[in-house]
Amino acid sequence: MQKAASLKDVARLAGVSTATVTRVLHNNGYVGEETRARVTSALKETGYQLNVVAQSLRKQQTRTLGHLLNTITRNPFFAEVALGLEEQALRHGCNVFIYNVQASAERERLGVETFIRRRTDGIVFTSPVDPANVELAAKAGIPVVQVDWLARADRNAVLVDNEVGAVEAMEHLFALGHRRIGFIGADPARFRHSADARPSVAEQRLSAYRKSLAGMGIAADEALVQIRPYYYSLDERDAAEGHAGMRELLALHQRPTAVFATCDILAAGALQAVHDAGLRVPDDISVIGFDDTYAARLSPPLTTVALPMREIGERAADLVFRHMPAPSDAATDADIVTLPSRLAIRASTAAPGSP
Amino acid sequence: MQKAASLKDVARLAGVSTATVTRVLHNNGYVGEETRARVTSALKETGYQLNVVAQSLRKQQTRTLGHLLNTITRNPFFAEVALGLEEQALRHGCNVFIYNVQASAERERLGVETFIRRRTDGIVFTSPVDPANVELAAKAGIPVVQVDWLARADRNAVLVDNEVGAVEAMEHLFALGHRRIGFIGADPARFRHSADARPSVAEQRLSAYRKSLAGMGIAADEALVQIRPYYYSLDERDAAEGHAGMRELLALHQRPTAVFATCDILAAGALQAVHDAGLRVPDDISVIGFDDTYAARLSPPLTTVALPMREIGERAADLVFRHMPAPSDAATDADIVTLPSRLAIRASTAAPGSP
DNA sequence: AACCAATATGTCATCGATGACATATCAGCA
DNA sequence: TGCTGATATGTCATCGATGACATATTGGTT
Repeated sequence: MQKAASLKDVARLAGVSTATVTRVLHNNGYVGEETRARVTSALKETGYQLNVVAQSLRKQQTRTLGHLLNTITRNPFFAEVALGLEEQALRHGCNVFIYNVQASAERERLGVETFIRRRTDGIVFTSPVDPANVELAAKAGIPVVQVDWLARADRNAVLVDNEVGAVEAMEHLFALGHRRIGFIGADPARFRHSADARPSVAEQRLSAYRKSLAGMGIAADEALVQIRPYYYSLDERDAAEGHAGMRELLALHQRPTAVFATCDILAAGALQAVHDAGLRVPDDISVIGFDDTYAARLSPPLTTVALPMREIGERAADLVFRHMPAPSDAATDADIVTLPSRLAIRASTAAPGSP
Repeated sequence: MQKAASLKDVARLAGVSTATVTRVLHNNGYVGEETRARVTSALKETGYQLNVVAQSLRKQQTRTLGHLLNTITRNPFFAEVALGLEEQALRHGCNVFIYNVQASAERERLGVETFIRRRTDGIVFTSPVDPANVELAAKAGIPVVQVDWLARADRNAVLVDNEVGAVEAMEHLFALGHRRIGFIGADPARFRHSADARPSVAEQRLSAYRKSLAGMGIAADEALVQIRPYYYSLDERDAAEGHAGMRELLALHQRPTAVFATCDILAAGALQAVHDAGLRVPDDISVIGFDDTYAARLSPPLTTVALPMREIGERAADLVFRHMPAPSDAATDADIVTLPSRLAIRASTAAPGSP
């Protein structure tokens, strides 16, 4: 179609200046009754749509957020985060650029540079790959928010307390009467960014498992701890790891009565292993997962530590906006929001040795 | 941080005009050896990053795509499409605005208007809600591509041949020896946009089921057809529908030896129902799904009609770019790409009555 | 010597919206 | 009458990058 009408076109048609059209558009300043009518009808006639690009240039504000998404890890989790972020941004009149980073620090850097060039009003890192990229964005004066993990405490972040969530899961099992509890989780070392970095999600969940046992005065039994190589590729590979982990646990001369898996996919694989062994969940063994991705909601609905994924995205957007007007590079006033998880008790857990 | 450096700043620092800096930046036109060096170092010193907003205004091209995403329906499917679209757009130097529409025609319209105002170079509708919104975008002269469904044949689209996929699934079951085959699917009427609209995905799959049976000379038995109310809410509700559908089928005095479910979530619920009935898949009954979302890859890996989700997104991007330079409103040269599905044979299907 | 092409660099209008500022009209009031 | 403030509208520089165009300066060619 022909190029869109500009303010000037509308002004010409209405026989006024562009300033008057702007005033009508934004409903500010003085405009005469009759003039307003003429402009309004000219707007309608031309099908005028504001050119946001020009507006952004002039206002030095794009009403745009950049979302760097580490797609490889924890896909469905992050899709929900992205949705929450987008919805909340929309409520603030902003649109979101999405950029999938595929676990590559290099791609992440390219993404940051892209967003700097596009002058996004903020950048959200969902599961940042390399903290240096976060600094890069911050140095450009763009408000930055991290989701799911952060390296430095002086940066904005929306987190979940994995320790509390894991402890609650364990306490649920304790309350049911379980004392011999297995663990299936990812290798924490694989996701360690640097020696001095804060503990990874995998580390947090594992250490909460250990602390919970200790808190109950239960002796640690490393045979019950299945650390598996893969993590959140989310296809059959991961399920297979959960499966293999459970197989090992079931093969112990004294097998656990319950298993805590650190993500739903691992748990799903574990369920299958139980089934394959001719045993039943939760009658013979209880299984608890983490995240509450909808993988948890199929087949036998999984008891799991549910994370408020949508809300995480929303809070991330809020943080960006709170830091937008005066982008603080001042290392002091970082906002760190920690959202609670919620134990979703479903059909995969029960008291040990029940019918 | 201080505002970013502009071309003018760089030019001043290097002691040249802005035109020269542009030439160095884009490596075109003549620039002296020594001047180039001075400009290059000035660029480095200022940490200059091109202002894409200004560039877009000047070039009348934003290198931006808008992606309208019908999140409610078929979530994981569309997340993959979005990823493919984003990746391909990136290869063309474009970034993607994402806009979740939540099955609301009104929100979809707002999305289109947003993209028009942002002057995106193209718009992709993944599962359009209201064809009128597609027309709205097209009328604004923006290249439009539809994914997964289209109302008018004179528009660009990337589709999957659901009929062929469903027929292949049925033929797989026939080849295994099944003759009594149940169907669990969504209610086609729920997704009918208008009386004269092209058949919905649900309709296509159901009619392929019927045609396949007829082609084999098998009499239709409506007791075997379970039309369920929900579709792709993708949580336990949908799984529950698959579960209920399978329960009905198992309760028949002569139960089917195989069941074709029109999406993996329904199939997952169906699997659970088989399990709950004390039967085994595939020994007692075969189950086949559709889509190959990773729901299909858990528990007992599901035989399913796999859709090339990532590639669908990539082809959608390609279509946008093919139609970008001369946005054709001419109703004639629409590109409709139909991608093949692939039958992924896994553990949920076998010959009837096998051990 | 005159001229041409290649090389090198600067000037400036333009994309479209915005808002500070200037200008103009009019009613009400001292 | 002259002044003030409210109302109404126009002018224009600006945001930053771009590229058409103009202007120099070369080193060769006839």
